[in-house]
Amino acid sequence: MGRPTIADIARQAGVSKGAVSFALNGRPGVSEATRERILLVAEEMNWRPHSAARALGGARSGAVGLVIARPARTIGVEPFFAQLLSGLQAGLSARAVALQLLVVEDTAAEIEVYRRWASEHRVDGFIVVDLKVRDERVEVLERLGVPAVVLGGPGRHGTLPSVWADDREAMLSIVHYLAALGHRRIAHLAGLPSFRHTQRRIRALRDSARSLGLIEAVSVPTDFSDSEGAAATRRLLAQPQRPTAIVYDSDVMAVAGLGVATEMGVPVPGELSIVSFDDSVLARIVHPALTALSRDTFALGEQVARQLLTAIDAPGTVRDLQTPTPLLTVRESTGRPGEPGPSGPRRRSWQTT
Amino acid sequence: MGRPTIADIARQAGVSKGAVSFALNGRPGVSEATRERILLVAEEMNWRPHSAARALGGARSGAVGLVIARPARTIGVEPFFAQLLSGLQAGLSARAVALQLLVVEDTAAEIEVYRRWASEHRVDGFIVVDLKVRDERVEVLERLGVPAVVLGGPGRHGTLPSVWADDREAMLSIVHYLAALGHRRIAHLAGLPSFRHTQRRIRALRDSARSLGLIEAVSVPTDFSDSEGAAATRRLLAQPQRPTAIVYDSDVMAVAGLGVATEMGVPVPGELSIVSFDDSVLARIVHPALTALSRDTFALGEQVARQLLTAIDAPGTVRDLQTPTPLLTVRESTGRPGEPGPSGPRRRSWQTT
DNA sequence: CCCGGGCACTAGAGCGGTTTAGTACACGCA
DNA sequence: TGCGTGTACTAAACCGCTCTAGTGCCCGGG
Repeated sequence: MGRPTIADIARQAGVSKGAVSFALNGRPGVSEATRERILLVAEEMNWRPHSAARALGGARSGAVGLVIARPARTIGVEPFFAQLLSGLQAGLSARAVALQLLVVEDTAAEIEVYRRWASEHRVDGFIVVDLKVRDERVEVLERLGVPAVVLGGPGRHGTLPSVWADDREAMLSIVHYLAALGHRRIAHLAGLPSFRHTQRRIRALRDSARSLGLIEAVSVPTDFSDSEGAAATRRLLAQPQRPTAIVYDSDVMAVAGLGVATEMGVPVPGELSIVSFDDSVLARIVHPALTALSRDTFALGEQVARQLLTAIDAPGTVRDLQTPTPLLTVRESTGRPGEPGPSGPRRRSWQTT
Repeated sequence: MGRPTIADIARQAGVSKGAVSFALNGRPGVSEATRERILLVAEEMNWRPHSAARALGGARSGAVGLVIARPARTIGVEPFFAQLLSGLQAGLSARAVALQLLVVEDTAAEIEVYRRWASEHRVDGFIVVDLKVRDERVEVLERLGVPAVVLGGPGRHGTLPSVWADDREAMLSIVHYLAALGHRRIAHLAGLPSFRHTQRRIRALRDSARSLGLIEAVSVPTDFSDSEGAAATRRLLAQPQRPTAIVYDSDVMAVAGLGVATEMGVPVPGELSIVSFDDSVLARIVHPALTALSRDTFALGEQVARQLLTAIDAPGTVRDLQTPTPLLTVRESTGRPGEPGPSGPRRRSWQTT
C-alpha cells in the first residue's frame, strides 16, 4: 500500500471519510472522543494531506509566486534578493506556504508566468518586485484577480496593496549628511531609470540641490551592474571638475566604484566620499568599509509575506504599509571633501601615479 | 463562468471530455480533424490545465524542490546560489517545471521538509546541495523513494545520482600554480568541515604539500562567513612566520580576507597572494581583482536540472555526471612571494605603518 | 452474409480530499 | 405522544483531469 489516504484512516477508525476530514481540520461535526481517535490513527499511519487533492476542491494551492525579471547575472550578486527571500520564507513558513520562485529575462515573460500560474492554480498569490514607473504588470494582476502585494511605491500600484519604504526621505538623509560634511558636488549612480524607486531617488537629489546650495547634483542611470557602475565612475572621476561624493544605488556598484577610485589613485574618503544606498556584507567587507543606508531586508520580506497571506485570506482588506525609512550607517568611506579620512595619512599614500 | 474546464471545451466542440483530453495531450484516439477543432476551441476559450487536477490523477506535480539549510545571512551573499538557481530555472523551464525553494535553519528541518513535500506530492523530485561527509539526507531520500539529484561527490551519495566537479583536481591546480610562483607557506581558509567538498580540498592540499616541498600547508575550517574569514585571516597574518599565499574556499571570505590584509598593511600580491575557490562578480570588482577558480555555475545548474528531470522520467537510469574541473583565472591578487605585483610600486605604498 | 478487427469516440470510474445533504438518535417540551 | 431541535455521524456529490472499458461503425476477408 502506498501513502495512506483519508479513506484508509476512515476504515481503520471505523468512521466515514467525512468524519475524518472534519476531525483533521478541527471543525465541528465530530465528538471530542472520535476526533482524538481519528487523529491517533492518522498519526499512526503517518498521514499527510495530498496537496493536489486539497487544491482541487477549490481550496488554496498553498504556494505563492515570486517572479523576478532581471538578467541572471545581475541577481547573482544582489544580496538584497537573498535577504528578501529569506524573510519571505520566514513569513510564509509560519503558515506552511511554499514559495515558487522563477527568474525570467524580461517583463513580458514575467507576465506570461503570472497568467500561467494563475490559471493553473499553481499559486494563491504573487509578490511583485521592482515596481516600474509605468508598470503593466499591475493591471494584468488586477485583471487576473489574483491576490498580490507590490514591493515598492508609494503610488502607481493600482489597487494592489504595497509595502514600501520612503526612498525620497532616504536620499534626502544621504544628501543632507554629505552637504553637512561640506560636499557641493555630488553624483548619483542611479539604477534602472524605469524603476519607480530610481525616479524617486533622482528627483529627491535634484530637489534638494538648490536648498542645500549644491553646485552639482547629477544622476547617472545604469543597469545596476558592476560594469556600468565601474564605467560611470571612471567617467565621473575623469572629469576636470570631479564630484567629491558619489551615491550608488546598489552595493555592488558602490564596491565596483570603490575599485575604480582605488585604481585611479583617488583616495577614499580623502578626495571622494562613497555612499551605498544598500547595505550588506559587501559594504562591510571591503576596505574602506562603505557608509551605507541600512534597512532590515529580512524583516521587509517577512512583512511582505504577512501582507500577502492576509490579502489571500481576506482580499480587499489589506492596506499599504510603510516600512521604516532606512538609516544611514556611517563607516569609513565618507569624510569632509579634500580632507583625509579618519585613517587618512595612510590612505593618502594611495594617491600616487 | 470562471475559468473554462475541459468539460466546457467538450460541450463547445460537441465531443466528450475524454476526446478533449486526448486531443490536448497529443495522444491517439481522435482524428486529426477533431483534434484541430478541439485545440482551436481550447485556444479560443483560453484554457489552461488545472495543475492540481492533473497532479491528483497520480501524475506529476510539475515542480521540484530545492531546500537549502544554511543560516539566512550566509546565503545572502553567496553568488554561487543565485547563479545555480538561474541555471536550474533554465533547465527546468524548458519543460515547464517549477522550482520550489525553501531556506531552512538546519538539516533536521531540511529532512522534515523532504518528508512533507514528498508525502504531500508537492514536488516530483529534489535537488540536494552541500553534500556532507556523513549525510543522513541521502538515506532519507532513498527511503522516501523520491527522485533526487545530489550536487557534490563523488561518493557518499548512496544510490542517488550526482553531479560533481573534481574539487581535488581543482585544489591541486591552485597549489601547483602557487608553488610554481615560489610560494612555500600556503594557508587554506576552508569552509564547513562537515561538507564533503571541504574535506576533499583539505586532503588535496595536504597531499600535495610534500611532493611540492611546501614548508607549511594548513587548512583552517570556517563557517563560510565573512566574519570568520576575516578573523582567521587576521590570525594568520599576525603570526611571526606568516603564509605568503592564502586560498579561500569562497569569494566572500576571499574579499573579506583582502580587506583585512589591506587594513593590516600587507600588500597584495606583494607580500600575500590571494586565491578564491569561487569566482563571481565579487572577485572581479574588488581591487586588486582576485585570482579565482572559474566554473560555469549557471551551466552546472542546467545540468543538475536535466539530470533530475531524467531521474523523474525514468528512475534508475541516471548515472553520475562529472562536470569540467574549474580552471584558474589569474588576475591581480597573485604573484611571486616577496615581489611587488604587476602594479606593485603603487601598491607597495599601502604598506605604511 | 457474417464475423473479426481497427478506428473514433463516449461513458464513467477514479485520484484524495472537502462539503453538503441527509439520517439516526437523544433530548426537551407542550 | 408527538414534534422540534441539536448532535454525531454517513453517503455521496464535487473539484478538473486522466485513462480504461466499452460502443458503434466501417471495412475487408472467408
